[in-house]
Amino acid sequence: MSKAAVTRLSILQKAFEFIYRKGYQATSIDDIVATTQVTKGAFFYHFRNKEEMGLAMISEVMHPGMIEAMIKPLVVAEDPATEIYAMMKGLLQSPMFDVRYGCPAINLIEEMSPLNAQFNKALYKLFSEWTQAIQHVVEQGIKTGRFNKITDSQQVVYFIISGYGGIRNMGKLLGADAYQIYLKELKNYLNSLA
Amino acid sequence: MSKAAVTRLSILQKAFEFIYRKGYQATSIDDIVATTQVTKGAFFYHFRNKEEMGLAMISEVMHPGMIEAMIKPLVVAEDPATEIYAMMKGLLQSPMFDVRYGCPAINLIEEMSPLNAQFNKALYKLFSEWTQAIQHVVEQGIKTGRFNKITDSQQVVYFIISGYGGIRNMGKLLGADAYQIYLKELKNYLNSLA
DNA sequence: ATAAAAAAATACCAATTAGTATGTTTTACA
DNA sequence: TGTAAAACATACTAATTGGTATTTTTTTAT
Repeated sequence: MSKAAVTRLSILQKAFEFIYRKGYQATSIDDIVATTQVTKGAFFYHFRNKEEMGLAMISEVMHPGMIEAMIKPLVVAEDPATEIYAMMKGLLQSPMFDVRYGCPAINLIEEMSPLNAQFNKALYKLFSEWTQAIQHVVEQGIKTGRFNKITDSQQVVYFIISGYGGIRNMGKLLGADAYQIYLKELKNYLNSLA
Repeated sequence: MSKAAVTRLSILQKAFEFIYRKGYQATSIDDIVATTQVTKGAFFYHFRNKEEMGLAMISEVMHPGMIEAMIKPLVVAEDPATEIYAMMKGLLQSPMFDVRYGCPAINLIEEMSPLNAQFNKALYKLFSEWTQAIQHVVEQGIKTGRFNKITDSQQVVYFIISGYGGIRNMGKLLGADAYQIYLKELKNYLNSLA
């Protein structure tokens, strides 16, 4: 990787850290510059403006991270309920995220998707990939007869994902115990689909 | 109501509108002042600083609104599943909120609870009231035998609330149809508890 | 080794931001 | 009716903000 590419990636990674904790709007270019070995000139050499940097952060940092933490763990296995539960448990217990700050993707959807069409589009793309991955597992479960009570896979998928987004927020107020309590009921719910 | 109280309330109501749409951090005092008949001097007469105004907005505007929309509709009735479902449906279909901007309380928990201990505390208080109101209904359902499959009411309450918070976020990307799909599965879930 | 392009560094700009100091107007009370 | 306090209005401040213009350094290619 060239030195310029290293510079660009370090900007994006530091931007990710700030945006994850304090939000995109409250993260300044000076914040990023002050905590890297980068200058403003270099920043604006790589990115036309702050918005372009934000979109690059979504596609170049958040997206690969999501693939790794939220999609790859979903393989079509014998028992889809166990599959989905394990993915959620792994996500919620991952040391990559801090209970106080929740989930970076969920945070950014909340903050920016109403305010910026490009952000909305980029986050929709991310979100759809995760939705489709879960839907694939759910539909395999229906096919194999393991989920014999499901009549509409999309409802189940939305229900599962909405629970995840919400419990991340609740964790900010209630702490990680809320995750454990949620996971117990998620398990009950998934088992009720069989 | 005195003229000064009217001034104070108009600041808080306009602040609520801005914070609901663009977030607390991105809402400036000048935003509020420019869209009311208030001056900066008046603003700082009523509030020591921006933070104090934000906390007042939570307790004096958000809190009564939440009582009205999220707690009052929950009365202990014959069928708690129908009760909770009707409250959620009413909330999600309320014209008070815009699908693009989600739920003001959920938004503010996401944005500010990690960043400011006073906000965290105020939002925790709001959140606890709603949690307790739902828990009351769920526990009545257990007592009357309507919810005979529930072994832990807190799990169910957290599961329901997390779903709400998450679907509000999903609505920002997917639109109001996502709410309908979610509500269908919520009904299935509530019925599975009986 | 050299020259050109890429990649950065520096200095600066105008607008915005939360907040302050001081003055004026309105309200309340005797 | 007059006075004092409350409630506002105005002007200003220092710091921050996204971004620009220009210069310098580094890298790459010949």
